[in-house]
Amino acid sequence: MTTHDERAAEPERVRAPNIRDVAKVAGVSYQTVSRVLNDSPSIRPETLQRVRAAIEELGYRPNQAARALVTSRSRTIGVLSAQTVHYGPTTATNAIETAAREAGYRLSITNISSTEYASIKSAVDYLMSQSVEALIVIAPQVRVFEALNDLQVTVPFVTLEATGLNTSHSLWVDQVMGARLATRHLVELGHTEIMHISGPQDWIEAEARMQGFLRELSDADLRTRAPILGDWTASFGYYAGLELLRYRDFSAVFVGNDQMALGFMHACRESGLSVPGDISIVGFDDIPEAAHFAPPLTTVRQNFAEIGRRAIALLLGELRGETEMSHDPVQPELIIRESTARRA
Amino acid sequence: MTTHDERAAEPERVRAPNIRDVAKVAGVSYQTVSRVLNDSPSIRPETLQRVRAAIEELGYRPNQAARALVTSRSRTIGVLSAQTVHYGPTTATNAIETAAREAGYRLSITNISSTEYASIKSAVDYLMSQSVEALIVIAPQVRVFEALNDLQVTVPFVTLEATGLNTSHSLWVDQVMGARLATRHLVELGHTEIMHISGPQDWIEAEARMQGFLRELSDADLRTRAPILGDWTASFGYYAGLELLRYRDFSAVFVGNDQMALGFMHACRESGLSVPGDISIVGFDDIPEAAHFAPPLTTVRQNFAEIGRRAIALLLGELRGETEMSHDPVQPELIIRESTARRA
DNA sequence: GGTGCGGATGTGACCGTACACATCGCGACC
DNA sequence: GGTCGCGATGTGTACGGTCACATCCGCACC
Repeated sequence: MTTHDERAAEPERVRAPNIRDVAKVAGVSYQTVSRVLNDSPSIRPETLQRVRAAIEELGYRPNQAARALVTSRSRTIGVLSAQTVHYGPTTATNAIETAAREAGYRLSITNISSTEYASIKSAVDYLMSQSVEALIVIAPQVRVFEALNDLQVTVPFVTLEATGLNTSHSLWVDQVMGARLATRHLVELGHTEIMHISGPQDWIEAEARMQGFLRELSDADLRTRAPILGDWTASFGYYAGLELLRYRDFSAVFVGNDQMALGFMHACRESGLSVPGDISIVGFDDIPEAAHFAPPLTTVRQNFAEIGRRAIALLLGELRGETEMSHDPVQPELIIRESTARRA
Repeated sequence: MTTHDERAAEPERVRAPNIRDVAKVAGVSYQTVSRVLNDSPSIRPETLQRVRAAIEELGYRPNQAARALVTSRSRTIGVLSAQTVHYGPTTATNAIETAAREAGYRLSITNISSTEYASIKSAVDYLMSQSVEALIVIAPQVRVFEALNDLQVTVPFVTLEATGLNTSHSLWVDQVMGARLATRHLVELGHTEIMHISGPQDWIEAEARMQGFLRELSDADLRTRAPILGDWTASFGYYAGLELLRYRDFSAVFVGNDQMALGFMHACRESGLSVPGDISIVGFDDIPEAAHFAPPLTTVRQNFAEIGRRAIALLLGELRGETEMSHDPVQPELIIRESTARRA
């Protein structure tokens, strides 16, 4: 009782207007306002007008929490990401954000701090406690996928990488094909001794690229050699390069991503070797800077933005109960620049 | 009435357990469960135990929407970002996410699609409709700040860049100082004709770096020349370089970021010029790749992660009603590598 | 002119939680 | 030994929407 009186007497706490306030101003019931908010078809144009005016006048915004509570629809999509500044994930995330927002969804992004099971579980728990309606997994480590299988995620989800574990939920660039394109390019240039510097062993994409590399070599009846496992950084490419070039029993390298390729080129320079004169190099990703490396890098382009958009489209379809959409892999593209040449 | 019976009769719709379900299982009142959830001090250890067990048994998760509704605290911090893949914003965002999550806050990130007023307004509207408790603005364009001033944001906010408009809300790396360090380095190497390739005119950081550049030159009594306005991309650096090097009436360049510096180096190579033999180059940001450019780039390092962490600390302090924290700018650091040399 | 129907609008209940307040039991104190 | 105080717990209510259902009205129909 007193509560109401106090509020009327001293309106110090400026409560945000609610649906009933709007209704009062518009001279209709709150239900009518609700109908306006939800684009109900059966509203008299004049009433619609009045309600809209009242909303405008009061600066009313529907309270998302209240709406989520009653509908049990959070209109939120969770994104499980690795804490990286890699070009691919970042680009994909941007595309996801835009596509989600346009569809009236918001994103709840969380980064995993490590690939420990506990860390992944806590990230998924966190997202589930936000009652996300769907999940997008960008963190591309194998262990994340294993954890996901264990955790029995109850909402629709997609991963932006393919694994054997869960192909039905995967949306992916055909990494194997990309790696084969890169390798084939080197083979066609006459190289027979080809090294591969891969990403970390537990990264799905690293594994797929390695597979593509090995298969292509095998198809060409060339000697395969154990790939070097790197960490995606330019520094690793550099130090690995310094080491490998001491022997130089190869004339070409397929490097798992563009950053490591950059580091490798750096090592070539320091070792007094010319690219592509002495060593041909192919990267992967086609980051915007790759065209300006010394020399400009031959690499495999992935359309990350497309993947991001598809992820949202897929999930929204599933949320609407539509039939499965196609999961065709996105095709990568070989971009030939100046870091590769015919074997001397 | 029937509602309850129906639910008991056919439990087809698996309603998530709520606080009363937990209470029933634990044999306490729902309020006691609520106390457990909120770490109330006055709970008998044995009761606590029972409630915890019940929560575990049912797999209960508190409903954030209901909590937000009743407390009118969304525990969400809005992030207004530009749609970029730049190293700095990405790194800062990651740090923000981690710091926010550790403090029990989640993030709502939205990208602006352009710097048009309408676009910014709609982004802010979007975030406000999520009832964010605070706002972090990463989008570093001047127009964003102007829009922010107009929009009268009612929640605490910080910007990760400094402007004349709103220094009280700014948290920033001292860009002017960074630019002065870079320029001074070139001056000390004996260069007298120094170019500057800047970022887009409407970017705050571009403007600040330009100011630092001009002031330092002026302090050294050197001729200042009109900076070139770029777009941060390696490609721009490349084409601008090709153009500028046709005249080559300068011996050093201070480039507004590392990507453009990379492109500029590319142009030097193509023009048959040696770096640093003919041209000295200083970049800005110290992206991880900069150490592996050809040659390794002298640049100015910014601690983006630190900025991100500080942003959250600042906002949380403000939300708790603490007194203003210090807004000391973060100091940048000059990293000298091999792209700069004494003037020939 | 009564009936049926459908469009437009209003009423009650409920979603799951936290806050304010009430209650209960028990030891300490004078 | 009665009262006070406090720790532990329970009860009512509000938050701001949406859904199911009820109501009202005007019109076409036989």
